Amino acid sequence: MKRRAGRQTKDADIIDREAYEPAYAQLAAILRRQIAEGIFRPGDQLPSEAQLCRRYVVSPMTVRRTINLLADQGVVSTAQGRGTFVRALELGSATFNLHELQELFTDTLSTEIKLLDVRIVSADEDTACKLKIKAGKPVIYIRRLLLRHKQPIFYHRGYLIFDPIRPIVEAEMDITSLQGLFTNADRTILKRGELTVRAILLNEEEAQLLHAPSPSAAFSLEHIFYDFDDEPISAGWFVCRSDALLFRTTVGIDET
Amino acid sequence: MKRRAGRQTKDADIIDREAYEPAYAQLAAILRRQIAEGIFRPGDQLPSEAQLCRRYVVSPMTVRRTINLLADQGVVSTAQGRGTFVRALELGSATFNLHELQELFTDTLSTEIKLLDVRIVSADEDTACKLKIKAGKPVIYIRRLLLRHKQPIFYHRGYLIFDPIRPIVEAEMDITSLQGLFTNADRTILKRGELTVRAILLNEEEAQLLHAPSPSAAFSLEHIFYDFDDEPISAGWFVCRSDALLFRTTVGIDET
DNA sequence: AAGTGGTCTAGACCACTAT
DNA sequence: TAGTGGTCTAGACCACTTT
Repeated sequence: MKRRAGRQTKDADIIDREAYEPAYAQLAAILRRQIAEGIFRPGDQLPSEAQLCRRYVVSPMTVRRTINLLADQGVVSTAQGRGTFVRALELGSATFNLHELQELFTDTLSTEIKLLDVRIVSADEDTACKLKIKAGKPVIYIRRLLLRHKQPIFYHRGYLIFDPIRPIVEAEMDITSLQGLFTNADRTILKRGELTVRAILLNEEEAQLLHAPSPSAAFSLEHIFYDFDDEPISAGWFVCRSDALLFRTTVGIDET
Repeated sequence: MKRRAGRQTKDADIIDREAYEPAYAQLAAILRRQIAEGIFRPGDQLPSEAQLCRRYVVSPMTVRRTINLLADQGVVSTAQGRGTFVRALELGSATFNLHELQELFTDTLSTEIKLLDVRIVSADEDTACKLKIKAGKPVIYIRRLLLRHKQPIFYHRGYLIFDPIRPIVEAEMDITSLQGLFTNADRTILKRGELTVRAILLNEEEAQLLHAPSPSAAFSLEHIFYDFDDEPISAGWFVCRSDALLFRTTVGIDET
């Protein structure tokens, strides 16, 4: 409201204290834009923190927070005693996430999960190793298919520790358990998981289940989950049609 | 040195002001460990910031920074007016990066790049669209092969804007340009890039170049790079043998 | 010695949520 | 109203780099 005041420099380069957006975020946006516009180029040194304090009339802590933010985002890098510098675009710092995959599960209207198989089997070498048990010991074997708009997207094959004391089969069998992995249901059991993404060829069984031609490529998302005693609880694979999943990201200064 | 003092609680739960590690990081490590040990479980509320200040004898700003750190890492979530809570493991928040891929390029001893082809061609529909030019216009077409220990790993196919004024062919042709994309050489030209990872089937040509059986699966890393005027500069694909690249990450509380 | 980033304090005020 | 997280200040001190 009472905007439109102060020094007659570029208006956008002033921090609005009445704004909803906090000062450190506004300053970060200003510096980002200046970098995006080429005012500061990769390798250039940014104004020192003291200068930024004076220029934008904020305290050192606020500037510090802005710089930390930009450094976290990979936009700048700092060197104690030397200064803060604009980083060049770096492919290696690109990151991908599984949020799109998560959306598959949260959209319960168009998504359904078909249970193909649950039974107790003897652990083979591979699973025994992953679950830290002896080969041949009983484990729970689950096979599930995830459909979206009646079309198969995902095939999930998993092995669970067989614990007669606390059978988690019921809990793991239905949709909820899969959804729970992606949303934050109150599963207080799992502490951490190890994930591995590979590009694989579908085998005959998988191709048939996913209604995919053979041969065809797919993503394999292998997972091992551990409880709070660091004991493995489950291990398995999500196999996803390659036309149903891709990973997208941007790297560098993204002002879009 | 002069450690070993103060209140006789658990020694590890005291912040060491002489330590190299800053206070906010020490406090973060303490809380992480308590969560990992199950003292605080997913869904539990952490002590309030004021309580943490008193308990660990640090200022509010320091506690704040610790909580921000843990929130960034996905360990806790905060709700203004309610409190700070331990987050349950969530698959969707998992992130993968390309650092392993970057290492392929930085290790110049065992890595070499073979130039297969450079020539000027007419842009097809797809590339013209990506490079925002008219179809049929001349573009530079480059094909390269990356070898590690004499074994083919990567196949790179790329299209570059043809600019008679500033021919970047020489710069883009050799190893350096590829390395530069992954390390931070001083390429002040590129502002941002869009990346897409897919699982694909190798075609005959690719399989042959990569010494891979046919059919076989592979990762395709599509990229489009833009300059500081937001004009596309290059577009292309890295095609990588599936046995030479995988993405690994952990999710949840990782205390290893 | 001067300038830089990095950490930390001891308060203040605000916005939000619960009771 | 009391308690919570969220922001911000105006300094202080330290470690490091450059000149």
